[in-house]
Amino acid sequence: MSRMIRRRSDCPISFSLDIFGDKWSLLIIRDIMFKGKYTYGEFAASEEKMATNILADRLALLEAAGLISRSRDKKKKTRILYSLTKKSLDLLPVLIEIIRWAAKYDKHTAAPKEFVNRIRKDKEKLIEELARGLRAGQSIYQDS
Amino acid sequence: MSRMIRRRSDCPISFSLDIFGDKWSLLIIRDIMFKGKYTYGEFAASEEKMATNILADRLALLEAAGLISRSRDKKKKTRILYSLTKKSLDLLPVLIEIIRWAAKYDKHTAAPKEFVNRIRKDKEKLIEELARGLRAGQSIYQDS
DNA sequence: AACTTTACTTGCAATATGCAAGTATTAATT
DNA sequence: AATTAATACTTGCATATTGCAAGTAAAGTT
Repeated sequence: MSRMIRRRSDCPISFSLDIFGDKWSLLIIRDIMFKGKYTYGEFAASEEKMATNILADRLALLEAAGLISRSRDKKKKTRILYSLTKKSLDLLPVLIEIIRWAAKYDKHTAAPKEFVNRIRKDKEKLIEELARGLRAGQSIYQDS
Repeated sequence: MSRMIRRRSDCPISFSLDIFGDKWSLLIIRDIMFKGKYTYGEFAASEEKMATNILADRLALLEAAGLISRSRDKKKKTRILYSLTKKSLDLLPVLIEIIRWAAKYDKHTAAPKEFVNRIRKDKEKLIEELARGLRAGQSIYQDS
């Protein structure tokens, strides 16, 4: 079973870290948001290679925190589909700023130059546009 | 001794989590950036109460990652001063977006309303202004 | 009926965390 | 000069989390 979240303080940074302050949770959000992945198998196959027990644990925690929702595929009933919620869609600006930061400081970054340039040049419009797409159920396909 | 960082992939999100993907590192950055703290003792006294061995470990990791720098106090030579680097100052937009997100979703958030409103209304200007202050060695004093 | 696909669960060793107490260095006090 | 205080860590040990490899369960396919 998955551990409980312990609320450490009312600080907004602390609150956020209580939820996604680990090495894996945001990668799941990334996979759905930027890579169009939505199944357990696809998450498990990501290049960071998370162990399946950890994956199951994080999916349960993220669901409990209201960041993802589970649904069963209508056609293939053995398949579970994970999707983002409003709460996690609202993390888009956080992820965009993280991408910008990493692109600046990681010389081997896989963040596409064109995308990073768009962040720098008109972030507001970019986020608005991406958010619209995400709400419509698309995801932001990226090489990274 | 502090563990090594293992690079899991070239993804910018993964790169960032490799550095600060845990429950404590960003709280140290927060303490310096938003609360004007700069000593080991002050970090240890934060309300989230991090264990001192973990604190020492994280300070070493953050220093190794280039996010903080250590210096000895000229006057009290027993005192070590931790400060932010350009690399961690550039995390300001990330932290600002995290604060905005948490303020939206945590009903008991301690994030000051006025501050969150400023984020919403003119984030760019706010960040610019805060960044200028931070570069000048001030910190952003907040109740949270 | 056997095989495959998909989503997990389990057992166990290795690692990290949390807690309480201890050490080391310099500064201040008596 | 000796004692106490302040500050930054370190250490030992119990508990919790992670990582790895293998196993189970339910539905779908052949």
